Amino acid sequence: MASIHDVAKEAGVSVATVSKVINNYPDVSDKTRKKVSQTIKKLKYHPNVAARGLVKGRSWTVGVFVTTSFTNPFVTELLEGIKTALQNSGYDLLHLSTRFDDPTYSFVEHCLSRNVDGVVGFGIDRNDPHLEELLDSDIPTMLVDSDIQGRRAAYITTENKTGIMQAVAHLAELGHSRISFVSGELDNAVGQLRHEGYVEGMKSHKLSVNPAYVKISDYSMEGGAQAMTELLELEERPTAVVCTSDMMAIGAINVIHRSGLSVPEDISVIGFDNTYYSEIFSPALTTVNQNIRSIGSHAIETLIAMIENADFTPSVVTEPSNLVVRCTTAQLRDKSAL
Amino acid sequence: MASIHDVAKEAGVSVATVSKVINNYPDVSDKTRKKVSQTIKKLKYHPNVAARGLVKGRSWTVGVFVTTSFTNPFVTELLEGIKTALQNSGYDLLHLSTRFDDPTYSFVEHCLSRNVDGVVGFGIDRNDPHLEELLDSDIPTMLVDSDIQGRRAAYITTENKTGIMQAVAHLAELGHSRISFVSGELDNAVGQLRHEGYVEGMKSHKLSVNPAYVKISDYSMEGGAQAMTELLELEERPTAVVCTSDMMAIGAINVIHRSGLSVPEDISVIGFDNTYYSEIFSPALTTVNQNIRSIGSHAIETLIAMIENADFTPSVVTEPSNLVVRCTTAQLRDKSAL
DNA sequence: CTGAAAGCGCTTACAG
DNA sequence: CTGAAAGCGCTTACAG
Repeated sequence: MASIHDVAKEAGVSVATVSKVINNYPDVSDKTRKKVSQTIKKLKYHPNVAARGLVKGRSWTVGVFVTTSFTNPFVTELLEGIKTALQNSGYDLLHLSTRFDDPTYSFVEHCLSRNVDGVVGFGIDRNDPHLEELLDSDIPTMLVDSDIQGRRAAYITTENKTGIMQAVAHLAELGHSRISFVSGELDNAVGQLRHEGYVEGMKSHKLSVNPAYVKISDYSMEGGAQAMTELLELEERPTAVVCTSDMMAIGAINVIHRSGLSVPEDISVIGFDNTYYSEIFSPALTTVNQNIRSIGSHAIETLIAMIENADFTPSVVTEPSNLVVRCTTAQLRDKSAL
Repeated sequence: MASIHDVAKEAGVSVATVSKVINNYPDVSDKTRKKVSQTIKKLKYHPNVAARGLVKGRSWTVGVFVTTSFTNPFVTELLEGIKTALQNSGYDLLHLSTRFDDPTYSFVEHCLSRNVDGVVGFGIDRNDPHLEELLDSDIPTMLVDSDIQGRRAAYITTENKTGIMQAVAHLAELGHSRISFVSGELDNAVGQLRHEGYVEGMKSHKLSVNPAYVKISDYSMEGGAQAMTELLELEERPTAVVCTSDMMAIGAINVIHRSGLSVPEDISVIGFDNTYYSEIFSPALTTVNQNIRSIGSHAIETLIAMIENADFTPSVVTEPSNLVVRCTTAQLRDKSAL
């Protein structure tokens, strides 16, 4: 690779001048600028980003730490949004590899030694010590779905509460009263808000919350299957289930089908996320849509704004959610049929 | 961030000595080594990778260029394999963002200015000018599914031909003779080999290839749906379809169902890839399994070997494939029923 | 408008 | 065993 020196020599100017034309400084004569530009083209010169970063203290890089599987559809959609926003931004996405062989491994130190300009995080437990360290580090950070803010950190999330309320309302309008809530952990903002949405939704339709109908599991298919298995063992099983992820809903539906019951005839099921799977799955899922790609894009846009303006303190952004009715919910059947 | 100078001053040694202990050089006395190590811990010092890279001419970074959507299940599984192999390797994955606003954008120049140590590529058209440039650049490159080699480039793929042959054999054994082949483009190695597998598979079962049964489309659900629509319009429609991706198979099945026919009763369908979708989809897909994650991991391992040994010329690796029989294939029905 | 020089945080011969 | 110095490829005051 040609270096700035090669260009300078070839063009008969100093490296300082070359640097100025690269960076579009105004104090260069048109003639020199033209000469240098031509030489750059001729030599196929491209600035070494690491060298530039070394002096500027930057890397034009955004760090991300994918702790879950890439096959997780939420992650996948989020990355797609991130990718889109990164396009033309001048930043590249650095996917930081964990080092499990090192017990002292620190995500933040990794970011620091890589000199990333910002970090986008998701799926991080709010008690994760890495998170606290990150917040302390003053590296600009955008969190997805974690209700945590810092001097240089903000977050973005979905209207979780109203999303679930819409789901409950839909079921109530279909005549259901024995509505179950199958959720991921409740010890974080997302879990809490969705649970609140469930409780309030039930209340506003004068429906009572049966504690046996609230099942906490994890967001996977297996989690949904496990919860559903337990629900089916109940004396009086629910006629409708609100799940907090599409994968959980799919897991639940599989269990229902395997038990000889059908969806939505016997039990209505609602998912959450509106990932690609929810449409492909058959029956197509009724689900709460969240604009995951927008969340990803917005997170990056905000992060870049934070990076480029040290005084910028972003406010929390909440993307709207809405219910998408497809084929897994139906009118409650005649009670005698139960 | 503390720099090497801070550590040197604090420990009362020269930066050269600090560098030596960081890099585990032997010519440092135990005493100094201990002293320096302690200071490093105390100051939470971590070497700046960009600075080190500048002098070493490396970046400990592998570049990747995701041109398709992250939601593509093949890509997703591949990245998961890549991620796994990168763990503990000391390399991070740099996801290069394209710059569509710049018509002169060059992937290779992007790699060069980022100084990536190697590139893993997939889904690249063999005629893509970027690819040629990449091969010329001498940046170590591992391609997935592109049968292209270079001084510093190799590829890894699946046993495509035998995979399809197994699929055809399975259908033939079920009594099918009107077997269709729905594929992505044939102008690349993968497409060609799969097509060969189809033709040979048919021949070895004494079945004739009906040109009207060969449909070329793209690997998406829409592609499969489009091809299937055309097949259903045929006077004598096929009784079985081999698709070259799971998504195509899903698209095809949806069309079959919508037309009032059923899978596998009326038409058997086989997919390719054995992605997560194929299990979740209902009916669960009979499909040709390829070890996508292994391919991803293997690609990285080979790439790192190439990076760290300039003389290493890897041979082509072909991962085995095998048919996974699930619910979308069945015995041919009585001919009179057609 | 142009360029010499210092410096970003490292590594590496080389001298001692 | 230790360290001074040059250099990796850039940018940025600063002087002219």
